[in-house]
Amino acid sequence: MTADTRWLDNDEQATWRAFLTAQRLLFDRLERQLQRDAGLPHAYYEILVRLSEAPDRTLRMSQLADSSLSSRSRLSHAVARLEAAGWVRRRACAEDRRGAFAELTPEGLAKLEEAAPGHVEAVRADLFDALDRDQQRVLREISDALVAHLSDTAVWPADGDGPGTRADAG
Amino acid sequence: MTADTRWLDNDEQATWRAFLTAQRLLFDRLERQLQRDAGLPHAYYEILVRLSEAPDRTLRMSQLADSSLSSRSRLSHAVARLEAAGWVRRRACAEDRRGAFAELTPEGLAKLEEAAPGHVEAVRADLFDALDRDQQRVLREISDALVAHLSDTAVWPADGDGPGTRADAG
DNA sequence: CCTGGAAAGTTGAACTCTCAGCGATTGAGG
DNA sequence: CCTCAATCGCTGAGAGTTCAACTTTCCAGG
Repeated sequence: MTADTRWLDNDEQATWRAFLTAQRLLFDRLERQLQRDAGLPHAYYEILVRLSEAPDRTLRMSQLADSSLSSRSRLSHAVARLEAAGWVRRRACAEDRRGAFAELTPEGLAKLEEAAPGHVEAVRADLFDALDRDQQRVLREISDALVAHLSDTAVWPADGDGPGTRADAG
Repeated sequence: MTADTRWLDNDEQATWRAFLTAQRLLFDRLERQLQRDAGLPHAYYEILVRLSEAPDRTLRMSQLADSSLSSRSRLSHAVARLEAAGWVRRRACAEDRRGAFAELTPEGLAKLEEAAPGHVEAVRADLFDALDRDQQRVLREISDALVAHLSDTAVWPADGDGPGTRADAG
């Protein structure tokens, strides 16, 4: 990187540590809630969500990896699990025979609809209930700025199995 | 939980997804940078930091677990690794013979000083460079509010091996 | 047509984390 | 002094992620 480190001043350090702590407390809780009440890691929950929102509840593995901010490898393992559980099914891809589709099964949709209320309630209770309207607005601005910034400055270490660069926030 | 789910409206959903995406892009990068350049997961890096800031570079395992927002179990495994690498040493505790101290070795301090510049540079480049002064200020306010909120509403699932409740942001 | 590089997806090993359970020690109450 | 619950820290098994390597397929260039 650079020769001289641009260290954090006291204010920045305090901000960074507060953010780090908040982020960890929040996501640890959400992860725990989902695991406890639905037996599902958040990453798997997100895969089900993305599939449920896709046309025909079907996506190419690559698109699914990109939209769920997951590496291809991670997704392969995850879909293997979800398929074993009967919540996702793999289908061959005719146009590109390297490819594969992942499709949400009815059982998968049911699982998602069972898990969603508890998760959403947790997000509201743990995040939104702590912030006023103004803070919520700025949180979104900050997040959008960060996503734009991090999508621009892409520096995946050389090779090609990192998370995709498509920053789908919709 | 409650009978009827308090679903997220469109604004809230957009905020939540933007935050989720930003958070993942950011921490994935930092994790990757640290792993690539120092061969260290961020959790381990944080353990070294906390120890380096403690009197005599020594902390009780419990305090170390609390201050690094780690479960006792996780910390045990982590310290075992760090000890094998020669960066941390365990010491017996005379006053409470159940207890144990973890002490940062000179090699551990050297490792930390070697890893710190790259990590700090990444935090600056990936986070602070994307935000103006106002956004940084509000990010801290939001984080403080969240930490306070999540420390109040403590709901660790029954038993006693969850992360500690001490929300050390200093 | 043939070749070589790129892309899609999978696999297995190594690693970290979680969870449940354990042994040892402490401290409060009888 | 004795009992018993709580605390401290550790351990092994199971699960998810990462990383590197691999196979198969596509496609651009000669």
